[in-house]
Amino acid sequence: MSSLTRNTSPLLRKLSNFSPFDAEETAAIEALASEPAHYQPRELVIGEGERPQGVNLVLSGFACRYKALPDGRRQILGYFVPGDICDLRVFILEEMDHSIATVTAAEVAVLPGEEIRRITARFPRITTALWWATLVEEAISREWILNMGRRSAGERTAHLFCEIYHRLRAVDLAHDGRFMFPVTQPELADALGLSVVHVNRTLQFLRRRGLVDIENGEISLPDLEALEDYAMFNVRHLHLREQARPDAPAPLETT
Amino acid sequence: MSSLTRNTSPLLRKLSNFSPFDAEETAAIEALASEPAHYQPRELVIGEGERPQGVNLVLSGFACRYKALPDGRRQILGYFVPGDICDLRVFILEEMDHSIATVTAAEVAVLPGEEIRRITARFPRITTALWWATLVEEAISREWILNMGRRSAGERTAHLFCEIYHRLRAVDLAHDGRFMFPVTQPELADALGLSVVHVNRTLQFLRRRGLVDIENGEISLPDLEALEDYAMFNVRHLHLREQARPDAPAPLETT
DNA sequence: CGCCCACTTGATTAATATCAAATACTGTGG
DNA sequence: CCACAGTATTTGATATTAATCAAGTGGGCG
Repeated sequence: MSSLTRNTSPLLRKLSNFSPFDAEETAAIEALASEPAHYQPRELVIGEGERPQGVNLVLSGFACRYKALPDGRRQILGYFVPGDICDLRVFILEEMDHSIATVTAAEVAVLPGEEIRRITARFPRITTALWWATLVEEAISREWILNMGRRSAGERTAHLFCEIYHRLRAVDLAHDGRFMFPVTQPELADALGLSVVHVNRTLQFLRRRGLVDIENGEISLPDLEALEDYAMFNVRHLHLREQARPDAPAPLETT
Repeated sequence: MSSLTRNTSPLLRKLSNFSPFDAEETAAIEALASEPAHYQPRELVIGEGERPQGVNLVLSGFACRYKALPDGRRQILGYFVPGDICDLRVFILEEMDHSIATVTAAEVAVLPGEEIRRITARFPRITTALWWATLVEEAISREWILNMGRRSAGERTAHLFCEIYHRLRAVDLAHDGRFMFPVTQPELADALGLSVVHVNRTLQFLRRRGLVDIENGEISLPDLEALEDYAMFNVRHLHLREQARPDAPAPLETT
């Protein structure tokens, strides 16, 4: 385990994109990340129909929500990156209407509802930041609907890479148009609502245009501006405040 | 049906699908619906980029969220029916990342953030019910992603009608497979991510199969079970508890 | 070695968009 | 009341996008 990434919890890094925190708040946020469970790649975290236990917080690695139709068609509904919380209030519902699974090896902390209640009762600023994170996730879902409904395969693929890049950058896991995101083409197909064959051809198209390069699980976006332009990507839907973030401050390595 | 339901606010009827309320809570919920603004069909309620002022509550008529791409393509992201709240916490964000507009003539109450804060501070059960409503809306968004990504034009169209039917039924605005929903085909196209021509043909296909009939803004679903089957619609994603329905189990406890 | 995947390519088919045009319907001004 | 303009609905023809089918390559791993 890299001690560097564990020093600051990705949740804290993420929420800092909304507001600054004092020492006590910082400690409270970091305390949430205790005792993570370790998952293998493609392991189920919680399945559709199950009763939600607590709130899942991704500390490292990638996970996703997905839903399957009775005939086997599958759709990924969104990705979780380190620092993401899977449904702050989900324990209100009696059962999950979709599944959550890891994409890569991942560490996921499960926060009991009680702990959420305790921290929100005590720290209004943290509460607001958690709501902000929820609102951003909803905004991302909406963007996915626009993606699937009105963007072409190429635009849609490009848009996904832009989204992941900016989200990872917000937790210091992407720099200079590059980030680790070891996703397979069959998975991309399920995320983009395309067939595997068409994903393959779309990636070739983007590569030929010099917009995207994928090597050993690392995605490079050599000309981010051109890519965002092509995808009609608008970073404002992520509602980052960019308060102190020229380009990547710290010395961090992923696990 | 009863004069009782006719008098109550659609918000109360909707939230009653989650939990029962005592007299004081009932009064508090109904008080929210004061002083609605009256909108014409297709009128903008709030536009992308604007700063949210308060929380919009739809009392009558239909509205929708939508988003447009720079080149003019448009996608409807979801519908609001009477009783729906447009973003409980939206005032946390500095600007809207999408627009909200009416579909039909509508009454919309604007609740200042302060009023939400007051009611949630005082009535925990109402607070939980409002969170529930938010979670259901997120679940609907996810279902839309699945819709656009993995359902065919026919299935997608059928699924939308099932969704609206069940949501309207939860506020007593649909009965016996019929409901008023005066939506045009160009609008349906923007909601379903299809071209107008294809929507037209898809509707003809559903009509020929005896699954859907549309007349003067009233939609009939003559064989709901067959339609749900065809659309692979699963009502559980709406998380209704059916507590006051004839053949339904008793309401569950709220924590 | 032998599988199981992921990745890739080519050929074909199916789904859906686009283009064009005719027919209704709705509200408005005269 | 009519004429008109602007939409909405419908149909046919064609083009484009993406899915499906089929097959081969290559890597990782028991």
